[in-house]
Amino acid sequence: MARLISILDAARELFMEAGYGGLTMRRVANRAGITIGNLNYYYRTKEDLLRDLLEYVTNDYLEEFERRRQIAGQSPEKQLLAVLRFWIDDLNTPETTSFFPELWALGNHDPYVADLLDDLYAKARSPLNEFIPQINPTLTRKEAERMALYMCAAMEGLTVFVGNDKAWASQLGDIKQITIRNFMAMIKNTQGKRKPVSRDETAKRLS
Amino acid sequence: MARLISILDAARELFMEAGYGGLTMRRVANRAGITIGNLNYYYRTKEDLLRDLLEYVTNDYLEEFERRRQIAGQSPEKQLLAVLRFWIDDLNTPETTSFFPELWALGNHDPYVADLLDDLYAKARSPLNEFIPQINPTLTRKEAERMALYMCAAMEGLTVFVGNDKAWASQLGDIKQITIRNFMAMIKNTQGKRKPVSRDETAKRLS
DNA sequence: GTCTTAATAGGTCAATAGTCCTAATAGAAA
DNA sequence: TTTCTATTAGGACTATTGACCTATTAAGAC
Repeated sequence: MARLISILDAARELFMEAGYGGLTMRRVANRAGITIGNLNYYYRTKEDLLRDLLEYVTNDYLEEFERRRQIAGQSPEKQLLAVLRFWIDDLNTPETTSFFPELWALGNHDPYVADLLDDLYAKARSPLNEFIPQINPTLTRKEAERMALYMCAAMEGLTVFVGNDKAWASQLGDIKQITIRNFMAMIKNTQGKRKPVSRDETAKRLS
Repeated sequence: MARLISILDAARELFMEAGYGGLTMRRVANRAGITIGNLNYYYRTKEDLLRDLLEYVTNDYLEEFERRRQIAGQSPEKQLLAVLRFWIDDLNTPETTSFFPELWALGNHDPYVADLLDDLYAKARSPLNEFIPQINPTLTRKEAERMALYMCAAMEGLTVFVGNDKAWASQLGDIKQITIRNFMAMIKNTQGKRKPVSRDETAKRLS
């Protein structure tokens, strides 16, 4: 088990540093301090290794997102703000900056990676789907989901410009501010199409 | 010359289909209908080919952007809307969807590609930098540039979600609508810090 | 008509890749 | 102790890659 972790850590580092093209079995083995033969014992093919690696890394993200979400007790707006701030701050980490573009590229040619990404983002978006309609109850479920999708995409797009060591990284703070301000204005100022639920209908549903 | 084009077209196709990892000299030669030896005559190294390929493709984009920008005579707002609509619609083309994520990934490990991207985006953003302050004159140059950067990043981020054949591609229309609506609201509703230029100062500057 | 040069084919080379195989070791189980 | 299984090393094999090299052709210049 400890060996598996050391292999996956080595693979993660290499993947971040040099991308999928730079990830070779030999280099992974070398960095993990084992021989190719031994690495082959744990992962018979490179694909096996890659899949384990991706789950390993994405699980880290999901756990962190889950942890952040649990900061409960506050208003939906404050909770949403906390999630957004964490999300955007995270764009500036070296891991996120180098890992995700690589995943997007892989996902274009590997359906397995594409599915993995869909899954990851669906889970990451779920707090948004939850809080947005609470903040603006006139929004239908669909409208809120569309907003969440837009917000998610917009934030991810920032990676390419204000991610770690990127050309505009120094402006991350300002960009973060206008992004969040913009999101909140959109949520609050959009007149949704949800019909207010009358007392009668509520009674019917409960019966 | 015609040969060069056929080589670059073959390379472009391969790069789109299989990414940088799938781009080999042999496959390019094969698809272009020539031998490796001959390809080697035109491009001594793979790197030479890649750089020419990237310029070839990005030039296409810039030319199209330039063409769109020239649709003048209208109000700044209408011109901006035209640019944004074109930009977002373009996200749905197979070329853009598969090409750009690959470039972002490459840019993380290759400074040449990183610079190329910075350049490309700077030029693509320039219409935004121009029109935004015209629509809202209270914005300083810096404020407008930040907005433009945010808008550019947000739109590019959409690629991963509503790009061609992506999971949410069917929602591109709706997402486009809320994106543009959101951008325009942000531009108009933001109170900038630019000091209004008095008539005296205007006179001074003109002298 | 000869010369020069661009274009093309075809083959070779060393390096590197992923995968596979076998033998040695170690430690737990019987 | 013996046996069995998990682990590790060390290599071997084959395919592919980028790169180089040489010979041949074709077309235009002089």
